[in-house]
Amino acid sequence: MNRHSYFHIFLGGDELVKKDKPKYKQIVDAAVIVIAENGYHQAQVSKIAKQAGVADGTIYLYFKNKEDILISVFQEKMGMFVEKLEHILTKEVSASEKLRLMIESHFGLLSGDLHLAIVTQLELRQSNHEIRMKINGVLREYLLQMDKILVKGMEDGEFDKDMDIRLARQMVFGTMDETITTWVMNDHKYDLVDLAPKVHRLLMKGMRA
Amino acid sequence: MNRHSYFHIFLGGDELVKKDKPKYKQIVDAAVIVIAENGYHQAQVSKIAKQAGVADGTIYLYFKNKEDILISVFQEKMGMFVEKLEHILTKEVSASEKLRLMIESHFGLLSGDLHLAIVTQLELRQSNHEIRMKINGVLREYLLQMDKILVKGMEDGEFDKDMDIRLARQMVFGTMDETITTWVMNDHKYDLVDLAPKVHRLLMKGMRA
Amino acid sequence: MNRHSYFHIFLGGDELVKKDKPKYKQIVDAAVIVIAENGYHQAQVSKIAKQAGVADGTIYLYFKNKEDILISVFQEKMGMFVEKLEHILTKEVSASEKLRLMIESHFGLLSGDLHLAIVTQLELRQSNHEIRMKINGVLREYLLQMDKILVKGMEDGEFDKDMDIRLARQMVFGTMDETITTWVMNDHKYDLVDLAPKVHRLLMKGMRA
Amino acid sequence: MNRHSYFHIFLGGDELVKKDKPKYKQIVDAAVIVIAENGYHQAQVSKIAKQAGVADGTIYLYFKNKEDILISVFQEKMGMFVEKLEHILTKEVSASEKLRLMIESHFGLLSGDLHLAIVTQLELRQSNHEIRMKINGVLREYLLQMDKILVKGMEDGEFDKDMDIRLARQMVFGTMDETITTWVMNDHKYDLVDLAPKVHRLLMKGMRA
DNA sequence: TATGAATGAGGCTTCATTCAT
DNA sequence: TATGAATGAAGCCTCATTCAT
Repeated sequence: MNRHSYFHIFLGGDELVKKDKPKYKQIVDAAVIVIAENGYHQAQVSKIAKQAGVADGTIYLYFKNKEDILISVFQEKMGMFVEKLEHILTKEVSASEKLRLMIESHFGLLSGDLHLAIVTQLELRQSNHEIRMKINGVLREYLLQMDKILVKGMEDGEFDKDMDIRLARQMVFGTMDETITTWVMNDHKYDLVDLAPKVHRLLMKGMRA
Repeated sequence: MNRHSYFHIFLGGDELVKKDKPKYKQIVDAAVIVIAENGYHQAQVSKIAKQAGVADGTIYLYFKNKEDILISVFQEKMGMFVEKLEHILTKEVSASEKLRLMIESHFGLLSGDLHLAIVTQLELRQSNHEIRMKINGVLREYLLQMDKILVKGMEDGEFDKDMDIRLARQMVFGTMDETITTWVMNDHKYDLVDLAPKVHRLLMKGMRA
Repeated sequence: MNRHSYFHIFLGGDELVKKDKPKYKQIVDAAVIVIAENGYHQAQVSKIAKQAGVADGTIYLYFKNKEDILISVFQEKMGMFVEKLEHILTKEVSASEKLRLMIESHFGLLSGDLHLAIVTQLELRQSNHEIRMKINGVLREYLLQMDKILVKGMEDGEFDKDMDIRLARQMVFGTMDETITTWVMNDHKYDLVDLAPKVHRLLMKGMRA
Repeated sequence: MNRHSYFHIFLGGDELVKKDKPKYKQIVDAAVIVIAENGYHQAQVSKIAKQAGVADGTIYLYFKNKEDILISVFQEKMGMFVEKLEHILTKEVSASEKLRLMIESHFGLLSGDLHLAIVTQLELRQSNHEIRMKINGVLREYLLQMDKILVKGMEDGEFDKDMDIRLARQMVFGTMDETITTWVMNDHKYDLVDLAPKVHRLLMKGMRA
């Protein structure tokens, strides 16, 4: 069971066909680069088209409008995170170890794609209310998976049984998010993945039984 | 020592004169209301002028441009937080207690001004790269004060001496920020200040010696 | 003598061959339906192609461009009117009776094809100058036949000998056109053919000797 | 009682103020010229602005959007016709004479403004459904006045008492319209006003008792 | 013949800023 | 100081047409 099976429920066949065509990915990848290099508000459709090596009009064969491109960027890329997380969840290890793997994996993915890191941590947050709400919908999926780790940890007695799970989630996500954003804003001067064990230790200390 | 002394370093006498005139505050307050009620991208200068009860052109007698209004909003309002924090720092209490007071005070200020909460947590984050960088400059002042609490706590043996102070700060700020944002996005359905002790306990657990 | 002989003068053999192929008529008929149902400005080539059951590109095997489709619609359909009129002209009846038959036949054809009525009375008039000029060229053929009735009526002493023939033609055509357009704009609420005798009587009164 | 009093009923003071400013008329007049000289579909807002001697954005201080310009053109100009007609209606003359005056006046106004004639007879008819419906609303006012002449003529025994008033109106308007359009399409080669008596005679013959 | 994916030119509208009064 | 009418740059999207298959 991976995210593809998840999305099968919601998307018609049509969309899936389009998403599987090479130009769809080409355009999504181009959007990430253009947004990262020019900033959200300077990421014109024409720039994305040029970066993708297609005509402006071609964009609209694959996306309903500009907003649709941006949401798709988040969906496609966030999908990677969810997939990783789902994979981690299947492993036969402790909740603490899962948490560590999640942080490491999350940091690792963004370390490996600096453009993507800029886009998700800084640029996409400049989008308007409507787009952000749709992005939040995608994010929720990730947070739901994250909750599973926390619940398991509490059930197994690794984490504090009286912990408010929403608060804990906010601490975990907020700390990770803040850590990554600080790293991005400092121009990736230091190694983000190196911070993972420390972040893990700090968070575990806050949550352990 | 108050925040005015801090800004004396950066601002020329001209601005100070302007900032003391009633219309300056009128416009800043109008901006908060307009942004909160219309969203960042629908907060046109003309709307702010109308809300402030002045002509469009008058805005430009007090602010260099629109960007200047937005940064001033953050500066003026963030100033309140820094002042509170400076006040807390002078108290003769433990670092843990200072942390508790900071969280409570921070949550309290935003609970008391829902418009401001919307603006700082959601809307102002939609601003472009340049504005956000300037906002971060203002924010840094707050984080520097926050660091003093952490350092004191480590020196006094209340907090873990081997803690990475930057990481700890990211955890504290990230958790608070995520908690507030979640509260705002849930339409202030529950009482934010009530969460302060829990957040404090969680963070303390993560940081204590 | 039928309209084909008329068009022989203007059209090369190529077009004739194409016009006899089933897809040519398929596309023209599809255009009428699409224009009537979507309006002139929403009648994209792709919609016409879909309605006709052919690929977009196939359209261009039968028509030079979109303009050519629209003119062909008018040509093909207006041809029906000219044919009917030519048939009426051969009858051995008075000019007044011919006029009556013409009105009745004209009203009858449009009553029987509401799509066509919408297209000729409302939608095709939204076309640009150039197309309308070409449409007028086709219309002229109809008006020339109409003139024959008027001339005959004047020669036979049925119509006023001193009548300005151009004015009379404008009255006849203008009245018919206005009557049909009003009927179309009133959503065919009443029976158009029922109005034919009244229109005939009114026009005859204006023209008789 | 003139049309201003009529519109007072429908328009708020705001609109009236705008309509009285010189730039409003400047833009409406520019629109007539640009549409007449370039055709409806080539009448870009930027062209109208340039012709009016204002910036593109200025247009939008006086008009909601492009559609609003076009409807205003018709409203403002058609207003002249309605005013003339209302004036004619107050005269103490026979219905036949009123009809003559109406035709002469209508032809005269368009003869005196060739641009306007092109716009109303040819170009504005290319507008889309929605705009045409709004234009028809304005036109209705004119036709209502015209009906008054017909009713009076029937009451006074000048016109056929059994005449279908709607058909009669369609004949009168259709004939006038067709006559003017033919004149415009023939590049005003002949004098339109000279045709008025003939048109009047023809229509009277069709309608008289 | 037939297809349909790809092309790319073109225009309405918004809104931050200016400047004459 | 204060006004607010005027400015004009800038970008998303549509759709007729082409052309490789």
